[in-house]
Amino acid sequence: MSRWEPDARGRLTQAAFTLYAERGYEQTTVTEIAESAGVTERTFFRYFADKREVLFNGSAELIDMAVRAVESAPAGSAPIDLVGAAVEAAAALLQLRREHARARQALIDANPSLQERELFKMATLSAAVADAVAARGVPPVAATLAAGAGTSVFSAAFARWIADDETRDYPAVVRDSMQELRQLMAAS
Amino acid sequence: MSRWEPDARGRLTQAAFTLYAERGYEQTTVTEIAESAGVTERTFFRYFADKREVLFNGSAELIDMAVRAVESAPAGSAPIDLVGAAVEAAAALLQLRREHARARQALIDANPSLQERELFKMATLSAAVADAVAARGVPPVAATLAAGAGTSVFSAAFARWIADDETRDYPAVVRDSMQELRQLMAAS
DNA sequence: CACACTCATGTCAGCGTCTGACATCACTAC
DNA sequence: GTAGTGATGTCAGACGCTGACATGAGTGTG
Repeated sequence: MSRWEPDARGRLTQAAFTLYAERGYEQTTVTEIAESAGVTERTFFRYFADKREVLFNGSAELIDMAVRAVESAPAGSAPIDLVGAAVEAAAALLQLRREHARARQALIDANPSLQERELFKMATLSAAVADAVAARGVPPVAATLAAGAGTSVFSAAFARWIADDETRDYPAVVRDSMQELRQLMAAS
Repeated sequence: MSRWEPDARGRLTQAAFTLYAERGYEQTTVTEIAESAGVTERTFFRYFADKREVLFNGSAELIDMAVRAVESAPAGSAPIDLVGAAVEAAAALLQLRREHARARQALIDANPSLQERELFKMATLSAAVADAVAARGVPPVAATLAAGAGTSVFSAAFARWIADDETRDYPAVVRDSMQELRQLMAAS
């Protein structure tokens, strides 16, 4: 805490999004982002572990949301409902900034190395949800299976929600998709 | 097709596995791998897109296995059973070389960037299975949801199978895990 | 047999990511 | 004021990865 200009981290994030959108992720160098934010390349790497990470700032909050939803779910909830609450809460958070989410996703979809990072974040989310579910007394294996299925639904629903021309309710899409998967797994 | 020594690609793969195991993935440079295989660094990059890819040679065959299983499943199979057949076939393939799979997984577990690549391969598998399932008449959304859940189970089951001291039947672990998820999703 | 062709590989130069070590400079606390 | 703390700059360098071009063995064709 001290007294420079408006915070460097925010300026770097802003600069990165703008430049990535303008010329594409690969065509933008870290040095350019740093210059555009008025700092040096070295400073960029003090705020972000790597060039990709700047696009994944929100993931910690997303996980927090999901975990808290599990913790505050009604006593006696079934494991799958704990997971459902988690991913719906995460969906509600993303929904607050749909256009931002859409633009960001377009960048990710255009670059495999960004997709890898995104998948890693989703795996982290899944593991966090599994832990939270297990903390509520569900056996670890069951918690892992349920969390895996839930985050998988979360991702598929995200793609549908983002691709849709009209804005639908993302948590509702998640809920519907979860229900559809339930029916699929019950059949046969 | 021509006539050098035993193929360079194989020697590179072998050298990479050995060196990664000896000193760890990050502590090994591509140049060292190349030297150890009797070629230059440039040649390494002619066979593998990057330093990580050398650890993911088998993924194409794995996907082939899964897709073929979907294609050859009995007519009228439920979507979830198509997916089940796919991941059990993939499991059967990995089972042929359990110790290799275990050693390889130890490397991956020790390095986040390798985990990212693995997640990407799993996503590729999931998408391929979804396509194959959709090609059998299942609506795309349902195919995606089922494939996502199935590959998620496949991964969780893999971790259990690898962690276990005694060797169990991997396809059976997959089948059991799938069944357990079904029950979890039916509850409540 | 000479020639052209292909294809794996080597050589070389260079860009960009990321890191460690150390200096600087403002602001804070005592 | 003097020492400490924390954000930043500067510098040097390792390493991953790529494009361009050269080489040299093997293959075919006239």
